[in-house]
Amino acid sequence: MVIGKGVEWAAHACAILALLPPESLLPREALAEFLGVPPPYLAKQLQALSRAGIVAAQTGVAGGYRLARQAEQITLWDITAAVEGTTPSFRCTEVRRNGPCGASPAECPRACDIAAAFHRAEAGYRKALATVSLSDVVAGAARTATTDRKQRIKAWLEQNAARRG
Amino acid sequence: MVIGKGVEWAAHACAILALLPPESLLPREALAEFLGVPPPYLAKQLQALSRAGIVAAQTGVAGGYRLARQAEQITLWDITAAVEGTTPSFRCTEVRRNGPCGASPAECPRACDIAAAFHRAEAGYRKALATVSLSDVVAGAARTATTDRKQRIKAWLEQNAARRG
DNA sequence: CTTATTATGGATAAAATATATCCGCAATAA
DNA sequence: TTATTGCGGATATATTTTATCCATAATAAG
Repeated sequence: MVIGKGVEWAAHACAILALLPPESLLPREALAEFLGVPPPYLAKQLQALSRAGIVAAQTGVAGGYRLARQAEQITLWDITAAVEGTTPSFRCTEVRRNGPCGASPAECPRACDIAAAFHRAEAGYRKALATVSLSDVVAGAARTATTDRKQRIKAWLEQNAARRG
Repeated sequence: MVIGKGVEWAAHACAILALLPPESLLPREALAEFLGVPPPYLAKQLQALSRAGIVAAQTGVAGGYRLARQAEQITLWDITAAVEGTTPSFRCTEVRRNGPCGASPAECPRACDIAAAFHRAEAGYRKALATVSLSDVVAGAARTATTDRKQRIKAWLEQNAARRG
């Protein structure tokens, strides 16, 4: 069971956007440089976040990305769902129906107990991610980072962010 | 995020082995036929289950597989871990360390809050699976299945199981 | 002891998915 | 009007999953 790297990148990208002063935008090139990830691939995740209404994009000269709503209102599950989709990780192929003793469709009104258990477990997983907001992440990072690093990040953001017209 | 089909197959295979009378063995060919899945690939999962000590294998003429311990003592997490491994689904690539404001190793003594949140969520996922035993699954299936189907399965097992020498 | 049967482990092939890149188009500010 | 920036689609590459095969070891039965 593997989560795509895009989720990690998207989460970190959102965490950076959360540091941005309001009314400011950060272009994807700058974002990719900051994160040290391949720009065109990050673009994919940003588009997904944009479609999901998590970030807002502005085209044009001084364009870029910003959070579409407050950091408190964005959870890690929102980001994961936007980038990875919401298809269940456990794919039930209805093994019950196969083979010499296969059950008829009528005998399978609901998911078997195996599939049900995996689905319950995944529901919990999603719920756990949904309890962590972007503001939690940012607060945690602020607590951990050295003053020096925070300063450097702030300076870099001021250098690379564009003001929204 | 996707779980391999092997987990589903392995779980159903174990559920069948749990129905087997004690001192009986079921060869993999029969198991694959019963489940309606490709025999050589199922063999892979059975080997993994065998290495993990979940099923016991016996080579030779009247050989085959049986559960290595009681169904109460085998959980869906045991099976998943045996087949898929225990590598965390969230792969932290330490994005913090990248780019113009990258943190030094010394500034990253522990996992960032994003990685930590995903790891917590996954720990819950595993725990949820660990609360479901094979005997729960078998009991659930027994409750759902028609008497006719249960009869057919019993007959088929008697037909295809070998007695252990 | 010989033979038939069955699991093991490694090598390999095919298919699917994740990762990465590119380009033409639309939108927008200056 | 022009330069910049995101959007969406098409495409290439790498990795993983899925599937198969074979030589070997183990074992029961004749």
